[in-house]
Amino acid sequence: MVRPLPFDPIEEAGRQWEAKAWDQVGAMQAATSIMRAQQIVLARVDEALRPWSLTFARYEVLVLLTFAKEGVLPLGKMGDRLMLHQASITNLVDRLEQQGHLRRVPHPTDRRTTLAELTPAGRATAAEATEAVVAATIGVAELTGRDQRDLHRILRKLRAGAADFAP
Amino acid sequence: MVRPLPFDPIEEAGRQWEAKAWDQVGAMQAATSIMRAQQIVLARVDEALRPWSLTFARYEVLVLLTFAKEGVLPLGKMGDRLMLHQASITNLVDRLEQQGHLRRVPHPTDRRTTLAELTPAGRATAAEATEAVVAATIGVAELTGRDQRDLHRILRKLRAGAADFAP
DNA sequence: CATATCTCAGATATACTGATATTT
DNA sequence: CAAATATCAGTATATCTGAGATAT
Repeated sequence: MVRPLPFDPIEEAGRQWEAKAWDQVGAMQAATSIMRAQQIVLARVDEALRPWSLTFARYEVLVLLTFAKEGVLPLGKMGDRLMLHQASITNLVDRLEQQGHLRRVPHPTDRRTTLAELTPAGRATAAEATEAVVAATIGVAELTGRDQRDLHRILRKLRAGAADFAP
Repeated sequence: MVRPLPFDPIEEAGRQWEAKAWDQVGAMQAATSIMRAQQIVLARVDEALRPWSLTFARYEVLVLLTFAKEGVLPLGKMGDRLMLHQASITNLVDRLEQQGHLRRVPHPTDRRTTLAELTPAGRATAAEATEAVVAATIGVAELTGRDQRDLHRILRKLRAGAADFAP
């Protein structure tokens, strides 16, 4: 974000798409807004996570474990939840294990399954990092509570349309 | 998106963050909604672009050129516009040049600058690909015109807060 | 035997840092 | 000489495909 643009690139794109029907322009502007907002939020969050040598992808895995009973989850479940391929989860868990944030433990009954278990260090890191992420997130999004709720509601609709979760 | 989750992961996260103040929860939910929506939209768009061996990143460069007078832009301007590092633009332009969608031409007066110029093939590809992207985008976002406008408006506020463009 | 789970090797893509060459 | 521009080498990361090992 070295140099802010002298114009809003999404308004500009809307003008360029003038030839198209309105619902097409609206959908493209909505999609582009999401992509660009994500780029901004991701950059800020990754920066906020740097003191812990975490990326957003790894932070998500960590947070997921803090949500779980006993801080334990099967790798496959985490993949489903984060919409990631098995191999991607293996990779992320490898790195978090190297960093000491979790360890792999065998599933007690299903020996195909590997569990990731949060370590005390991992739990502490997740808590600290979350404070930093919250601060970064609030800083970026100068949105009213109303805006946040509307955003959440609209994107929830979008996610529901894409079968992100059961209705 | 092999298996839809049996619950909304963002509502779930909101419950887990219960201990936090409301504005913190709202900001985190808003940010997480953006990240997850982007993941969904990106997957659909990348799939829609596969017939042309394009990724979203390269498609964006191409579209930017179609917006430009004569289909010509300096590499640096494209980096600013897409919030990308110089080296990233060099890489993307390399690939698009290999694919025959654009060519590098020297700047007429400033010999430091390289211009990317859309080829006729590149312009045709951009037009075709855009139809596919529009279709994919409208399909994902089952949003009313009102929703699209609200989304755009709210994310515009977020981008403005992050100095995405001059006020 | 079919399915599920994870891992690994290999490939591709994105995007950065830091250094360099050229030009203004 | 300072600033701007693009490139290159090297690195980190993420992500997938496809093959496999093991277990249910």
